[in-house]
Amino acid sequence: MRKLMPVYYRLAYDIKLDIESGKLKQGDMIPTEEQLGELYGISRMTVRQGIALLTEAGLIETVKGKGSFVQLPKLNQLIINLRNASASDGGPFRYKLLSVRMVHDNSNSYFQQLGLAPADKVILLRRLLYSGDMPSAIEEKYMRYLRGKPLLETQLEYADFPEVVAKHQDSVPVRNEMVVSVDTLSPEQADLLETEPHQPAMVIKQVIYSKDDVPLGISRMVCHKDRFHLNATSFPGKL
Amino acid sequence: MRKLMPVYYRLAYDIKLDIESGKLKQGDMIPTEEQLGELYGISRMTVRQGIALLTEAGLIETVKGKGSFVQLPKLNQLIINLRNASASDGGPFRYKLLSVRMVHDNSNSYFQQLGLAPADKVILLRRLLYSGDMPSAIEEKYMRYLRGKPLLETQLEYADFPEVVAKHQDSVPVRNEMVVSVDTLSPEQADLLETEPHQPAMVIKQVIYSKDDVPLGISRMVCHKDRFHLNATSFPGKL
DNA sequence: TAGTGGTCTAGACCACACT
DNA sequence: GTGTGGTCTAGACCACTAT
Repeated sequence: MRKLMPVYYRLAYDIKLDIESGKLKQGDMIPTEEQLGELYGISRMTVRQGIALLTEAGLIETVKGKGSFVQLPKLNQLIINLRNASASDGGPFRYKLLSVRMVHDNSNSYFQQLGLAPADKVILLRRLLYSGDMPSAIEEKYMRYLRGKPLLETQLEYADFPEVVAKHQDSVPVRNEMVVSVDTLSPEQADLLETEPHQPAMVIKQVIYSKDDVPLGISRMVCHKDRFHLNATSFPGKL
Repeated sequence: MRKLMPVYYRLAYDIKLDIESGKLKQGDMIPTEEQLGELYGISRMTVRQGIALLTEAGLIETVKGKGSFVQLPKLNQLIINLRNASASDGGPFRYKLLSVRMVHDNSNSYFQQLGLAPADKVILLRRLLYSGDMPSAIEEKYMRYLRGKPLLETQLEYADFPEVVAKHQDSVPVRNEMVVSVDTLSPEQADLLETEPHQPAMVIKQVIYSKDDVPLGISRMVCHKDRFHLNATSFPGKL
């Protein structure tokens, strides 16, 4: 192994290998910080830096007054990266802006979810996502309308949802909640996706909140069954 | 604010508030470690502990030789927690074991994905997930068969997929990859889910790997359109 | 050359868990 | 009480960035 690694990193890596090889099993206690310090000839603060890496990676759990214990990686926690959202062929998407318009229909369900007063207005932004020549998904974004916060064409066409919200809203977006479900295509949706009505479709809804839990924007994507899928993976860990 | 917090935590929290209130904007440099040390009357190592919290939370990015800079939370990275996989009514699932059997049909696509020799055997485990009185999803798990690693009834019925794999395989499972797609129900699947054939369904496929990238197990869930959805949220952060 | 973060030391005192 | 991890100090030297 390369000698350029800091000592604490090396320590963490060694223990990681012991866990992955099965030498250290789930629930086993790793040596105490003092013991590890002697073993590697380093001070306790440096040992703790290594321990921190393992804790971050989810490979150990430390309990005050008791010790640090091996836990297997949490394979039930998966990360979705929407930035490289995945066409079925793996390629990137092209975007086509369909429309940008103002809405003030307070019977609209998104209008209500954004918690707006009847006088308020909502911006509705619609895009089509292409993979190759075929349309893969319809994307609709709803945001509170703010005066003096123009939306640039380039943002409309290329930016992703959290970025558009960050640029257009005063409050800082701090949380995104997503729900994935399944539905069938309406005739209009099927038309846009160049397919038949009543086909199955994946529906991805996102709501972005400020620190005060005020919903700043809502996004809804309707995805063609054969041209879109979601990928997720468990934590990679930096060791 | 409570006085029980360690100083480094307080420091990180203060900066977090500045970011969320907009006082510190994306790209801004936060004070240097030395400055923060003087400001709080603490040593540099303690400052660095606070900085580490902010880095973990994804609120800042530190660059050697330059400084630490504010970045807004990555709202495109979402975490799915499959453990509390979500019935549409939000409630927990009950499980019903359908069958456990040995397969050695090497034309089976899962058999091939597990990278097995023709002589090898595969365990196929099928469960039904209920929310309330209605079946929500069909779950099929494929694993390499290992002699001398019995599967306990309780595991079969209650454990989730990564746990079953961890218990039954010799290698330590270290990675889980998931793909979510959409399909229609076969007549048999519709029968099990007590609904009509050709209905849309969400399909969740998981593959669990060892450290050598050997696939240890494959899981495929076919979920009823109205009785199942996936939830995900951006990183909560521990501040 | 000056300023910044990255690594590391050799201590200290505290809070918590066990017995 | 002993053993453990949690917090914190007051330094040191290094590597990288900028000017």
